This record gives sequence, C-alpha cells and structure tokens, in this order.
Amino acid sequence: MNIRTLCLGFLSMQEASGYEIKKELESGKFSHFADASFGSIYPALTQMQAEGLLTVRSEEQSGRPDKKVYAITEMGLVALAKNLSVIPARDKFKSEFLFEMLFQKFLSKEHMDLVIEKQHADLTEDLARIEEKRRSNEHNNLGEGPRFVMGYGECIFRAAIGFLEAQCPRLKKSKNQAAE
Amino acid sequence: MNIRTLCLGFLSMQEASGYEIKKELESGKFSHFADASFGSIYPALTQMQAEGLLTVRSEEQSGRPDKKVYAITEMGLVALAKNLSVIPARDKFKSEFLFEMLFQKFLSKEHMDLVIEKQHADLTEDLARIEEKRRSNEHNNLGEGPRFVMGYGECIFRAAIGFLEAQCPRLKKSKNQAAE
DNA sequence: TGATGCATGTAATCCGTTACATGATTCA
DNA sequence: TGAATCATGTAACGGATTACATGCATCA
Repeated sequence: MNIRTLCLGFLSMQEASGYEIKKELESGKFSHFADASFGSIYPALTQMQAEGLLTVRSEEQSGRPDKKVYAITEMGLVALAKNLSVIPARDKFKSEFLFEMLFQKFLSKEHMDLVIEKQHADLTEDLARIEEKRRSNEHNNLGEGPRFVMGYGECIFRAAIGFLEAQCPRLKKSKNQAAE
Repeated sequence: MNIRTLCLGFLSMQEASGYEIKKELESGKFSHFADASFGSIYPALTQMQAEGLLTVRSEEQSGRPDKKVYAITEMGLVALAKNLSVIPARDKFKSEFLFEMLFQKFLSKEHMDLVIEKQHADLTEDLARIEEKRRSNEHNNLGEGPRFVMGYGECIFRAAIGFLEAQCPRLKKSKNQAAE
C-alpha cells in the first residue's frame, strides 16, 4: 500500500491538509501500522488533485501560511475502493530491537537494560495512545473498521508488554510505582 | 539496521553462502522481523569481503555453480559489535491487512472473508515455524538471545491469532476440523 | 518439456526519507 | 534570542526490490 492510497483513505474519513495528515499519522488511528513523511505526502496530494481524485481549498490564516485543505472526490473514492480490492501483502515487521536481542551475547548488561526499557516504554506509549482514542470515542460509536484495528493493536501491544514484564520483572515494579 | 549488519549477524552464527542466507532469512529464526533480497545480499557480501570483514571460500559442487561460502573475521565481529551498540530504532510494523480492515466499509463481504482467512493462515504459519524451530532445538540448549526472540514472536503471533478467532468464530472451527 | 531449485551477479527502477529553503508566531 | 509549531514545497540521496542474464539438474 503506497502513500497515495494512505492519503485517499485518510481523506475518505475527513478533509485535511498535508500537514494535518502527517500529524495524525504519527498519533492517530494509523500510527501503529503506517507512516509517511512530508516529502512524500505533499507531492502525492498535488498529483492526485491534478488527476481529479482530490479537490483543494485554500484556507487563509492570520499570521500563518495558507492551509491547503484537500477533500476526496467521487473519482477518488472509486480509486480508493479499487486499491483496497487487492489481497494485502503479508505484514512486514521490522524490529531492530529483536535483532539486538538475538545477538545479546555481544552486548553489555547496561546496554541491554537500556534497550529493553526503551522497548517497554515504546510499547506502553503505543498502547496508551490506542486506549486514549478508545475512551475519547466511546460516546459516538465507532465504525466496525476502526474498532477492529484498535482491538488488534491493543491485543498485540498487551501481549508484547506482558512478555517483556515476564522476562524482566523489574519493568513491572517501575510500572506499579508510577501508578501509586 | 541495514543488510550489512544483518549478514554479519547471520555469519556470526554460521558460515554460509549468499543463497543460504536468503533462504534462512525467509524461514529461519529471523523470518518474522527481518528480510532481504538477492540484489542486496550479494553486493553486501562482496563489499564486506573486500573490506576484510569476511573471508570467502569457493566450494565446488557437481553439476551446480560453485558455492561461495563466507565466514566472518575478527574485524567483522568488531564491526558487528559496534553496529549492535546503538539504541535500536522503534519497531516498524507495516500492515496492509489492518489498512484494509480499517476501510472495510468499502469492501465486499467475500473479499473481507478472504483477507481475514489469509491473515489467519499467515499468522498460523509463522507461529508453526517458530514452534518447529523450538522443538528441533530443545535437545541442544539454545542461547539466551534466540530463546528470547522466539518467545517474543510466539507471544505476539498467539495474541493476534487469538484476536482473529475471537472476532471470527468460523476460523476456530476450521482449525478444529484440521486437527481431526 | 516446462517448471522448480540451486547458484551468482548486475542494472534499472522505485519509493521514500533527509535535508534544505522560506517565513511568521508564540513561548520560554 | 533561540527553539518549537504551523505550513508548504523541492532536490538530492539512499536503500532496497525487481527484472534480467546465465546455466545445469531434477522432477512431474
């Protein structure tokens, strides 16, 4: 799945500028399984607008550069549906963390502790983000899609955190301290 | 973590040819969190050999092209240790599956069923591979590293499979049928 | 006889990131 | 005053994949 499809998908849920898409990709519903940089988002939006998949509207802002708000068109929706109709490629999971753990015999105790703690912190942050989203949206009922994706993420992050804490009991202690 | 480090890591455990590295990356201990293609492995090996990080030995084979077996040198081990001493980048998880699920309202029921079944099959395959490795190595005690990495993988694959089966009870049924 | 596996390698190409350029505002 | 946030965009670069080229053996 390329950046074009990613942007189309995003814009099928809400209008947004390139800047907003990038920010939401970092912290929103997509954050744990997709991302992109400005250098790829901006050209993609310009291009798709030229192709008629999107419309633009310039929003003036006091003391800020104009914001270009993009919205998806009928043609854009058709393109999105088409891109979604292929069998997805196998998940790609790249983990430098696991790579280092595999070769932990070359690592110092201090480095390993640091690395494991970082991994635990990252996972906890990811999980917290999902749970926050869930809480903030529990009044307006989410669609099936977002609910499924959040559930999936929640479930694997919980499992990974559980594994780390089972392997390194000290992680659990610091968690309890934080809760007090 | 780049392909050079990946190859160094692999060769720190066993001598191998480029072809063998690729095959083992597809199905071995690394398979769920790293991969690479011939087009990147071969040049990396040639280059690192020229730099003195590896040695080569040509193995003649009847009716087959010669096999170039690479082994890591002292310098290679030092380079590996250095590459491992950095704080790992955050895990990158790219899932076209979750992307499609997020936009399932644009999908037909048939397509969704297909996609979910594929995901279930992929995860089951990954889990089976880890469990097979574990069984085949239970006599000779594995190092800490491989045990940790396998445990981590097992744990997240189990969690993901569990989630899918909880969401789609029909998956569980077909699994039981296969076990009979 | 045609696909698949073993075995290596190069070149073209793609896709995306990083860095750079610009510029106003707000907060410390 | 310097950093961070908002906001858009381009160009250089990197890193890896895909396709191509070669060739023998085996299996269906």
